[in-house]
Amino acid sequence: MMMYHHDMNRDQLRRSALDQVLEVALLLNDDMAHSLGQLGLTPSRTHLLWELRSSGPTTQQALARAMGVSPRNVTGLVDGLAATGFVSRQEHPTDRRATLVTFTAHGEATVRALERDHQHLARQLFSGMSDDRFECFTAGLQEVLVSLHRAVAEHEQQNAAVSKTPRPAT
Amino acid sequence: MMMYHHDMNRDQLRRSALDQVLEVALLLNDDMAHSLGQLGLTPSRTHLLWELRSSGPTTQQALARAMGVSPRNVTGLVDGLAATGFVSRQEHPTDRRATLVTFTAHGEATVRALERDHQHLARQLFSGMSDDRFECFTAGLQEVLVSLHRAVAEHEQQNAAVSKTPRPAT
DNA sequence: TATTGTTATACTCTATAACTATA
DNA sequence: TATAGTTATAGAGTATAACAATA
Repeated sequence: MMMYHHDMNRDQLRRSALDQVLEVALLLNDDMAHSLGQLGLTPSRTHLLWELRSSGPTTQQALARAMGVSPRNVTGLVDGLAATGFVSRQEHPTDRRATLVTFTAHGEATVRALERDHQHLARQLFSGMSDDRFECFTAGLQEVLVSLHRAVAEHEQQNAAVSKTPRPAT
Repeated sequence: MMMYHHDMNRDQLRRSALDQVLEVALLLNDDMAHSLGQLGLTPSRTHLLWELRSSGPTTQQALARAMGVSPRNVTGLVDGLAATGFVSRQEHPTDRRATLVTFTAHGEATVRALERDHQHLARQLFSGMSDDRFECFTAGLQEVLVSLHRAVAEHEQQNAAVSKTPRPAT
């Protein structure tokens, strides 16, 4: 993989852009975790609530698939959310093995609060930006998203191919 | 807080921009966690290695402060990193209470691999972008970073003020 | 036989509080 | 008396495997 001299500066700029993206991700995570804490929620439990908001009452299996997480993990998350009054387990009308996870009134009110927080944060981040800048920023973001999806797909290919490579010092 | 009609569309655009940022953060997290796993590392342990790379051999107290994490937590992270051969505990030359966390040869080689991975990811994300787009994207990113820092600061103020507000349904 | 959810077990990350050894 | 690090304890998130009830 050849590299020309004038690419050195570009690489530096790219690394520092990646660092900025990572800093945004970190700050956003911390800030959201903090806001959620004030609602009595954690990021993972909120993820489940957010899925439930899209899907309506659902089985735990479906939640596990949608969240990309093990069924065992969903059991724990629902346990916590039920204990703190955000959701409840209902009988499935036709399958007696399954449970339907459903919002309580408090859960629904909380989801509306999450939506308000989301809107508020979006304004905090972007309302100071000029229209031109905002447009170009989101266009760049879209490109990054596409590249990222491609990078993830490549990694998954490598995984399948190199799954018997010796792991270092476990 | 009044809102004019034409602001509705802007708010939608802002929410969806925030969603894009959050998706980037999520994908980046997953992708990096996966790459780190192949090196025998976790994100938290890597954070410690990255601090150590900047600081050189350091006490656990200093690491705890730099990472914004409890000293107890650093004990566990160093335990794990030492057990897997990335760092070792050395006697502090003048303070017999303290230990100096230092890289092993394997740890140093791993940090160099991390640097290569970082560069590779930066290229994957940004090398397909036009110069104009890249410049404007990073400028927008910088603005977002400033807004985020301000938002976090505001939250921390509120915390100090409203620390005795009743928490909902713990 | 296959699926749904739980129990059993284990590991990582995180925190606070109590304790030991040293300053 | 204060600091550095550990042990004790606890809770969240994650996983796999075994198991019970049901399809």
